[in-house]
Amino acid sequence: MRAKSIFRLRVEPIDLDATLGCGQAFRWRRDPDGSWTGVVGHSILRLSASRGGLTVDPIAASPCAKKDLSTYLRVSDDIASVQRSLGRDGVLSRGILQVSGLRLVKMDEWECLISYVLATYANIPRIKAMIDSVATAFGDEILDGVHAFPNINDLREASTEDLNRCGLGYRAVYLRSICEVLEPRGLDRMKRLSYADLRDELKELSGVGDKVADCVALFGFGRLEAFPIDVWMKRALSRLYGVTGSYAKLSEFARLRFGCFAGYAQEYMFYNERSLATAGRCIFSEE
DNA sequence: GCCCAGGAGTGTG
DNA sequence: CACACTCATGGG
Repeated sequence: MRAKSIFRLRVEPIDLDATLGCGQAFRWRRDPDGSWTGVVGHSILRLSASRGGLTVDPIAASPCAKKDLSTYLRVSDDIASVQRSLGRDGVLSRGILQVSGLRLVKMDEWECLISYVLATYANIPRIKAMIDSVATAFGDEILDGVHAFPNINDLREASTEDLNRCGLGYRAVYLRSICEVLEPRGLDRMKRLSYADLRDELKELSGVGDKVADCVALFGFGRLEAFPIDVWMKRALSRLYGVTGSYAKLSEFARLRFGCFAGYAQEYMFYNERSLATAGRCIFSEE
């Protein structure tokens, strides 16, 4: 830990409410003043919007906090280029301009894998609770009861009783199996794989099916062509494009329609679908 | 109490 | 390939 000093991060455009509150990342909370506090690596960071980027208050910062956050928020993504590409789609074209500050996040691969295995068949508040519970039980304490996400060895050593206290339900078995089967450098090795091979290898892990594999490919490995399809996305695809069917069919549709930035298209649509459900707002036109 | 959840695994037709 | 069923549990 270094001395705490506020720093700035140049990133534009960015909308913290959309990016951190849309349900792609689970370790953030919105403060009453509109700033967001969360855990990235071994840092606790409080982010607030300021001209040209963010002001970051490192409540507890590891030496590489700024670099970690830059990676996490995908600062080097050319959002204008993404929007130009996706904007050719008649359905997305107007809506995406209204949430141009919605950025994909790039999580640690391991944290992403476990987070999305825990996320199966649970709502977002519960997912956050499960992840907090696992971090508190098994991760390094950073400061004042806030813990880093546990690494594979932390979870391997977890006792059954401690794990059962985390309220994971049947997901605990998946978590156990993954710790047992995955080689220590297994995820590092997967970084070199093509998207198709990455998906196939991830799906060999128990608790990882089509959807979780795509989430890990997108939010963990940064494969922007991945297009995770959950119940919200099925609804969105049905309503906006009139397409229904199996995962393979919807996936093929998305790949052809959105191409190499399908992941961003997915996040815009996911954001829209949930804000539609919670606030009754639809920012996309229907064909 | 009821409904549903950023599904996966397994079995069957 | 598609579908049906089960799985354990808590937030809204």
